[in-house]
Amino acid sequence: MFEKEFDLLEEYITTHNLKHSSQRNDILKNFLKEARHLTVEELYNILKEKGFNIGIATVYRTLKLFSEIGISKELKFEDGISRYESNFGISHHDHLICLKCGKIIEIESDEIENLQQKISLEHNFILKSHKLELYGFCKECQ
Amino acid sequence: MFEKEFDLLEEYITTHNLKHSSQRNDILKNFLKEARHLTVEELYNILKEKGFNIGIATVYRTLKLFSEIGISKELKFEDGISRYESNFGISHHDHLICLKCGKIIEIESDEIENLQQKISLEHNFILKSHKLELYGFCKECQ
DNA sequence: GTCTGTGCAAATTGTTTGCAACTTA
DNA sequence: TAAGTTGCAAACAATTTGCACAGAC
Repeated sequence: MFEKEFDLLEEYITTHNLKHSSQRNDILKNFLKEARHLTVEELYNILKEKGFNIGIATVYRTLKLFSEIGISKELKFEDGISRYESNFGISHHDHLICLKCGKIIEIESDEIENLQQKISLEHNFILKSHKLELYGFCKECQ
Repeated sequence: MFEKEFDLLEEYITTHNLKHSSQRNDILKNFLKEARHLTVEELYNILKEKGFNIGIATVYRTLKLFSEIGISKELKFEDGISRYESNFGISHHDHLICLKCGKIIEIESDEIENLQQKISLEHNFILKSHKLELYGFCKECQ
């Protein structure tokens, strides 16, 4: 399970002359197993509950590393807190965010992607990435 | 100049039993005069340079107040720092953000607005607000 | 043995808050 | 004079960093 992600980590460690550590493995495994869009603190607490003795600074450093590798992706919504979602092998998508229960729904839309390209072109802008967030109330919270 | 905004402030002060203050007037005047998308610190420094002795806490409180009134609007891009743009009488728009020079270009697109509505509907989601940011390189920075 | 990784606590950054002094109505 | 407003410094919260020690190679 999650071989691809562990392979990516392995490769990055090798090519960058880093060293292995049990903490990075434990964080990776649990990060992938748990819900998407976790904050550092949430992941840190999950690890603590499971009996891992990993400092929160390590979780910060490690999620940043994973994002550099491409295993995870950092998201920042309106509250300004960093969330991480697993990223490898997952195509680009945007987010609907419920203002009441905080639920996050992932959406994909080629139409929107195309429109964004079109708008960028119109402004002589070379588009590198984008962020679309829709805030409102989900089915359950209306 | 900026009568509408001062009227709005006036009205809000009256209807909410607040009091006038020279600081709020000075902040409002300079906020409207200066470039869009200012951070609190930028506005604070502008005021200081001009000889106003206004604490940064007051600038924070005042821009928050202006946003409540609808005079300004708070924006948060990837860096997590709050920026404010003048909002009154200005229709909704999104932003292109240059990754090199930091320039911010405002865009408006009915097509995108419509698509967002459509997507929200498809997910039984009641859309309240949204945020679209395109990151890339502007004409000058390519 | 050398160099990287970790945990802890301290530092940092943007922002908010408590409070005494001040201003407005 | 009774309220809201301000400036300052302290408090906060999320995140980063310095450092001594532990662990990998």
